[in-house]
Amino acid sequence: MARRPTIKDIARRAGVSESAVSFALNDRPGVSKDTRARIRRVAEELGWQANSAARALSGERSGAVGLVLARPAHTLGVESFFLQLVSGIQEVLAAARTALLFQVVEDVDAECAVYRRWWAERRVDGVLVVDPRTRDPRPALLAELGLPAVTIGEPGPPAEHAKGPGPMRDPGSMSVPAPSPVPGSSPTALSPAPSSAPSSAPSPVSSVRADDAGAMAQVLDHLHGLGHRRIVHIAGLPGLAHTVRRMESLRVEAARRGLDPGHVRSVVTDYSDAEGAAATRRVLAEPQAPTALVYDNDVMAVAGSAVAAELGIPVPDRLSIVAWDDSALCRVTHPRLTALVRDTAGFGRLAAEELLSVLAGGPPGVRESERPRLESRDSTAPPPAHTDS
Amino acid sequence: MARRPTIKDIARRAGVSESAVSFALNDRPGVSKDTRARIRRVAEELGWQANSAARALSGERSGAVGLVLARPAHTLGVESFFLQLVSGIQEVLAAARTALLFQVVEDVDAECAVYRRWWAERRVDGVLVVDPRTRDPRPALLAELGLPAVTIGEPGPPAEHAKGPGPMRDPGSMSVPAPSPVPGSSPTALSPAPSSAPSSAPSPVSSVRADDAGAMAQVLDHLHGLGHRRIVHIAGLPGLAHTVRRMESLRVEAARRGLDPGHVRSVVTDYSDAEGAAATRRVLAEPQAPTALVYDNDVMAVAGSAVAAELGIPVPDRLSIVAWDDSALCRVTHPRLTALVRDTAGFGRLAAEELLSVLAGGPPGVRESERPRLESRDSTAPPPAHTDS
DNA sequence: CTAGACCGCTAATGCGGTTTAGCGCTGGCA
DNA sequence: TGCCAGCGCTAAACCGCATTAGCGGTCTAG
Repeated sequence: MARRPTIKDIARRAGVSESAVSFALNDRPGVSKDTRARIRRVAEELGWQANSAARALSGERSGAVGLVLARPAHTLGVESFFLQLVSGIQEVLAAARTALLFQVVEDVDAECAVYRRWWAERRVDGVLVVDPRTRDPRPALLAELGLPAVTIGEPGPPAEHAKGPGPMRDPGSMSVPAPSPVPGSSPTALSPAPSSAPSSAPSPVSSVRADDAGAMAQVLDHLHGLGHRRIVHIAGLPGLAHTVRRMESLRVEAARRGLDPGHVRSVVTDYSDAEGAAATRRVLAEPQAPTALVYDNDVMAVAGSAVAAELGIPVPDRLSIVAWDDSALCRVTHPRLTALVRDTAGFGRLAAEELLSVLAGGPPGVRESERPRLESRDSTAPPPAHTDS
Repeated sequence: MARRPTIKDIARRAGVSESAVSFALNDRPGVSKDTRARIRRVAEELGWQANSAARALSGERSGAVGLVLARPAHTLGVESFFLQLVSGIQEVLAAARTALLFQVVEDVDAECAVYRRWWAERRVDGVLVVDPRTRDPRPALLAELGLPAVTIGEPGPPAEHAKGPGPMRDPGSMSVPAPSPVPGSSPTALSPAPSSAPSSAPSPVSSVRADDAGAMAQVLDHLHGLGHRRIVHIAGLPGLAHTVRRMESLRVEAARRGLDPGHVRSVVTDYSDAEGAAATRRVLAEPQAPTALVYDNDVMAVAGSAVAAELGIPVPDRLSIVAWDDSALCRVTHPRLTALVRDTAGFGRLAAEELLSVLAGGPPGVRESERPRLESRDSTAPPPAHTDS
């Protein structure tokens, strides 16, 4: 069991002072070129790596960032989303020699407690915040603590999205959804009151946004183009910001196409296969059942597909199904599900880059992820002819 | 942005020295009862938490453990296994105020590099090692570094398992599979050469074991009891220790029941839905196709089920399917899949407890997880009558 | 020719804890 | 009465690194 070398060992072997070693290894001025080279070589020989605790103690940098996942245990199921996301995040962090602290907790309160603890213990330099919510207590807390953060998956631009370019920076904007009114959508019973944090001070929280509105428009283009006029969106948790945004977008897109708001609507679930199946059963039993279902995740889509099979409703002949988020799941079921494909790992990379940039002193900013792409497979087709619009 | 209080602040407010504060807050003797109480109260008021870097620097404890997941990006798919495992791990770690460093890398070499770095940087006090392999370089490395470790998912007792009790400790044994010969199984072309690390020195590596042999026996009990005589095991990665163990167990159990080794066998895959589907297609096209398939994970089982549907082979009437590891997946497909249910979170808890125990100075040990339970659903039934045994 | 800037380096200090040595005091015992 | 043990506490050293002040020497500008 080898003893770990310190700069003192290096200093001794190189015949210089410890400070010289520190300068040399941190690319600081104060040592000549060849002394630097010599010190470097010795450090290499000894296999020296900085003790992260010591560095954190003096340098005020822990070299780690945190990610908390607040999900009730039974909900963290089959989704591939998180591992993909984390995998993308790591790719960027590893290159910057930054560690990732990961924690799974039950709810947002516990999540906030973790942030407080990490902050007090100086464990992390910043955090990545997932699952932005309506009335989200986290940005305020993080701002109060002065803990740099990047929120991941903030809803993107409103429904009347510009058909503009993809990734861009917009350093001026805020992490909490700006109170820009969405045309044609008034606050409804479904969506909780908008966040009352219209502060305009430069927030330490930047974000990576997903173009949920654009994606929903795409889905509707597809289904409407096929002839569907009765569409139900089996949404996820109503407390999540992107759920609300998707529901809003559905309304806007339906209105734009003159569709009956009674026939194009959302129902909310908790993302679980159980609720996805139950919701499917419910809407399919209605007198004027929808001819197309849009599911907010892959698990529910598959569950819904199984319900249809069980009820003897052929997909896609009498029912079309779209899954929001692709995964192996969508490809292995029969029929293969039409799905909204996102580059989740890329999303993670973007978030990690933004966080590192903020940690390096850059201005907090907003990055847009690429627009998702609708991959048409075997679960969508024109609605049955005898169905009136 | 609040300043974080230090013990100096506490000392000042409580009118004592910093050392007294340290003693008081760490339950060390050297302070009177009421001084201790006073200090505690002040610390509480100030919301003090120890700076983890400072503590690590003097105490030689970082208060964090690591977990590396070595999976090529495309493989980390839909499995719920890891999030469940991590969730269980966290439950225990959080209670002990220990952080978890998590990293996803491409392969085992990168994993070893991460261990080396963590060790050199003193980032972690110990690590949890998943996916034990045949010829696994990791235990040796960790032993060399002196980094305490617990391997998760080491194969349990050999096929002639005692029907004994569940969890137990066996402090003497090793993390690498002991070279105990499995009766009736000779090294085959399929299984790589057994690990050549029969060292008997007390290793710093303890482990949590899964009773793969017992589980396989159960699966065979079920299928054989239903009348199946041609069974193919669609296994996972052949480099993983538990894959080898399952394949061995299958042979042993087949032999015990006098089944033809040509008709009861394993084929290996990479766990992906694609290879699972391909393997299914291949074995079902053979002249004497199997009447039952056992899949090493849920994703492949679902993929296989879809292939059967596509080929017009009704499940379970003409083909039975068993999934190793249950998840929402197995319950949402149609028909619902018979699956081997494991308490994955409990598995994680066990591992975390073992690691904490080792870190606290306890002897390295081996813990057995509960025997998995076979949950019989709609995908298994007697084989078609006209099939000869 | 000298004052000051700059170079290359060392000594010393601090980060926020833990830990050891040692101090003054009290109490029990010979 | 004197001595020592033990209690409750403080001072100081230390962990491994970063950083600042400062030193002797050379180079340049005035």
